[in-house]
Amino acid sequence: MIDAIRADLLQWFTNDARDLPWRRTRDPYAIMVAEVMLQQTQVDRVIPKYQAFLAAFPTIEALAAAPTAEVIRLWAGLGYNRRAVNLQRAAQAIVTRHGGRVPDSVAALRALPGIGPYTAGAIACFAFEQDVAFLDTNIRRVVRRLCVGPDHAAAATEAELLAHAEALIPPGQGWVWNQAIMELGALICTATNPACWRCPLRRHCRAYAAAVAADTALAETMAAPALKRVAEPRPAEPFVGSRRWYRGRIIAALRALPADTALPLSELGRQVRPDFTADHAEWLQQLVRDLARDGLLVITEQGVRLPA
DNA sequence: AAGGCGGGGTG
DNA sequence: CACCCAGCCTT
Repeated sequence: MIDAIRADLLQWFTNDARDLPWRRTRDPYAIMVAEVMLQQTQVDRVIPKYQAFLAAFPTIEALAAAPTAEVIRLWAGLGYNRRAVNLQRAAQAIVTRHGGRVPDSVAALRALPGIGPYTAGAIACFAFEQDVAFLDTNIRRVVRRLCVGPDHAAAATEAELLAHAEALIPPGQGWVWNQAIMELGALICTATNPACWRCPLRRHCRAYAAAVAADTALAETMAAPALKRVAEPRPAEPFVGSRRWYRGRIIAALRALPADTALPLSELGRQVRPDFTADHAEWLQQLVRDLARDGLLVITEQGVRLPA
């Protein structure tokens, strides 16, 4: 039973997997860069940034020693800029505390800044080929549908899903298995409109069986109920004009500056919002203070700039 | 347990 | 417009 699941998925992966750059290496540093970039960011957007980043910082020592401003510049377009700062801090911690070798234990990885449960497991598996289970949005969704049931009926805890994920791993093949199950979630078992008709695990899948039994449209049973939350939906804030949006604009303005050039706050204010007046000074100060606390900029006499 | 954190692509 | 995306950290 479980052997058939494993065989069917691995067969599919062999035939249909995408050729992604981080699947062609076991360099732990490169894997770490890829996995951090892939946090909440789609594969297609990461690929070019990953290549450029490794070209600029080919080794963990190079990243650790680089000006933080350069790291933040190379991060442009990826979003969640704190990841860039944390990635460099992780590299520095590895150089100073682990002799420049990316640790291979989940616990040691987990202690690094910006490395959470998913990323620690992914590095242990994809760089060091350990049979460790972890959940990302893809694996979580596939495991839930496969082992638990349709999205609307899935009252499974994180620990239960993790146990399922672990039980599925073919011993000695954790690397390819975790790649394969993530790939299935990305290409077939998608959040909305899963392509069950071409899913290699269709005949093993609880959610699929439930859909067939109910004789309903697959996409309807699988995904639609999950979208209609029982909870009251938060008032959707427009992204443009939000605090997050202005933070991004500030960092973008500083990225465009020549190295070691500081931007006076008044000038920064005019660049990030056309209607900037003295009344906005307090608001801008607060944003800048918070960005400084995140390590994304420094405040000087002359104004603000990216960290050296 | 909940919110904040970018930005771009898609239906 | 809404939702989604190889999550993590702080409160």
